[in-house]
Amino acid sequence: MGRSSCCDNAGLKKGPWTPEEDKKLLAYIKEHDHGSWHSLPAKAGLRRCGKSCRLRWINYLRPDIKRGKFSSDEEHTIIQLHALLGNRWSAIAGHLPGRTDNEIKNYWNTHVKKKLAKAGVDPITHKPVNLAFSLSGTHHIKSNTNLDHMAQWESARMEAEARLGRESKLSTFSASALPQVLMPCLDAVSDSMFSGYTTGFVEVSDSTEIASELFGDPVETLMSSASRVPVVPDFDDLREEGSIGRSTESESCVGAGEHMDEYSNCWDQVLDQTQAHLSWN
DNA sequence: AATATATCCAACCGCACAGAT
DNA sequence: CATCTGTGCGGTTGGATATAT
Repeated sequence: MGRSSCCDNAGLKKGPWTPEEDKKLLAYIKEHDHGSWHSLPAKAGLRRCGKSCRLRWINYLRPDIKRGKFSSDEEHTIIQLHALLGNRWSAIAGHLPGRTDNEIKNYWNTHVKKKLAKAGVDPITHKPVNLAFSLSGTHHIKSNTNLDHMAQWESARMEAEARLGRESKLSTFSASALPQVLMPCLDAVSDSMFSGYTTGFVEVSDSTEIASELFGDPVETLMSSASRVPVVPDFDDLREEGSIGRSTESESCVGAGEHMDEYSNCWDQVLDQTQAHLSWN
């Protein structure tokens, strides 16, 4: 289609935000919620494009943003989730409360990559560099297959979350909606997941074992981070904040309200099964 | 003290996708 | 079905700051 950048319009400001602009944006969102980002700048009296406002809010002004250095625990989580999900920064950020995808991406590129390289681990494949070269072709392929399975599984999980969110919006909180919507997704996920394990996944390659010893268990990380930070934010909190109805997939799930515990339990069960079928250590 | 180089990170850019028309 | 619009995501850039020479 080839449309021009939204910031190309004459008169729109680019570059660093001033404290005054921040104030205007904050004040507007506090009073009206952001609504349509496209129309927000005009309403808020900002000479910025909507995209720029959205980015500023998400990465800097949002009240729940955690500032400061990443803890070793967070770093550990990032490494494991990156092994699982690759460069899907928003998905990784979903498991780290108060951290933005941009922040995690920056941290990865400036710190973690170097650390891994220094430790002799390829930051892309998460395999020890020396072993990656010495392994036979068969092992190499199996290892990649392992990661592929994990990524596929996570994709399926996220799709299920998104689907649940969409369905629950339509279901007007019907008490029976959640299991009906969710379980077919889970069945599909479980089937594809465990069929994968019985073929290639159970035979964990040497390199994967070593990487696992170095950086822990990605599935465990997913589980523990999920327990620390519910994938679905607390319904009552969001209602009080007035943030219900925003557009992110996980937040859209809040429509199911009181069924979220049940929803989380379903995922916990799947994750438990996953854990039971894996022998990472 | 002056300059060069490295590092960090906020912000921009372009693309893809979903929903609306 | 095609097109348009708004949003979100990941990759990249460039200015500010820190460190080395």
